[in-house]
Amino acid sequence: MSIQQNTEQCYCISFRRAAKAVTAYYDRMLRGAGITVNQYSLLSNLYRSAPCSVSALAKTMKLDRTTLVRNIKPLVETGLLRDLAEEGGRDRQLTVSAQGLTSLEKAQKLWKKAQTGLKKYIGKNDFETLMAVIAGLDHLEQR
Amino acid sequence: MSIQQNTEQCYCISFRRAAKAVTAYYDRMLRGAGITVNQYSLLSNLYRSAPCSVSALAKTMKLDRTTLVRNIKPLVETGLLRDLAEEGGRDRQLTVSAQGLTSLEKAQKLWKKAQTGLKKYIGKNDFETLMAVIAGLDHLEQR
DNA sequence: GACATCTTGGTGTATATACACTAAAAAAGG
DNA sequence: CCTTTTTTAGTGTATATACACCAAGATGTC
Repeated sequence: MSIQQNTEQCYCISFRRAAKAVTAYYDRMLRGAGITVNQYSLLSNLYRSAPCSVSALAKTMKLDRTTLVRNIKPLVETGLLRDLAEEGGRDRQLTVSAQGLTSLEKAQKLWKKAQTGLKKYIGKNDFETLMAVIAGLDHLEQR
Repeated sequence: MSIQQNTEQCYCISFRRAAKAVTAYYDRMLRGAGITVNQYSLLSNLYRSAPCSVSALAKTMKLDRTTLVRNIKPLVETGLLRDLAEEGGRDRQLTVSAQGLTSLEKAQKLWKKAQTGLKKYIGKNDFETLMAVIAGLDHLEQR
């Protein structure tokens, strides 16, 4: 029976809301390319290391392997990704398709505008502080 | 055919990763209370405004109403929440149950440690900058 | 070469999130 | 009082995320 009512904001929820807001902003900026920022991230990461297995891409993107399995599925279905692996083999050899490349090109242009826009919105000084701090949060788990 | 390889990091993905890391940190800190930080947020928000409809709570928490419908479900099933509304009525009257209150108490103690810990980890100066900036991102959508 | 272990991919389940849509109750307008 | 509009709740579907677990191919050890 000792719940305090007047507590400060939950910083974790603030972070989640911020990520949500930034994601919505990027998704809106990328709308013309027909892909979301998450899909853009997947495509551009894959482009850099294709042909590539799911596991390898997961390491690159710091995501769980099974998360990627699900995220890749719609991209294969819509033809933006392809798997070059032979039948019967185990490792997949994922690559960006020609169609995927077209989307990626469009998206990259819009993405750059989003990057610049966000930086400008936040302001150069704060932005640098911000990015340095959130990069450091990767190691929060080890504490 | 003009994809640039050496682009900077995607700030949006950085935000998402940060939110993920902070969430994992809070969830770990709250483990002793048996609820996640998301559930803690729901419970404490509800506690402040109970009895309360789903729609009202959604406004408070700045979440989609249908998101809350799903998030509430397991909490009702495990008995942390209850619905005081009469049969046949439309508005729900959600409240934290006695069991929920126990969890909430435990969680609040641990949550405070998490809040302090995060602030300390980031450092007071940067922390204040950070929080001011991410609070301002709410209005990014309108740009 | 046979067996044990590691790697890789995938599914089941769970949480978190939101849009489109439906159902039904409540409020407003006449 | 009846009709229209608004409010409220919920489901279907979709993306994003990850843990537990399974299946099967690859590798290593003896």
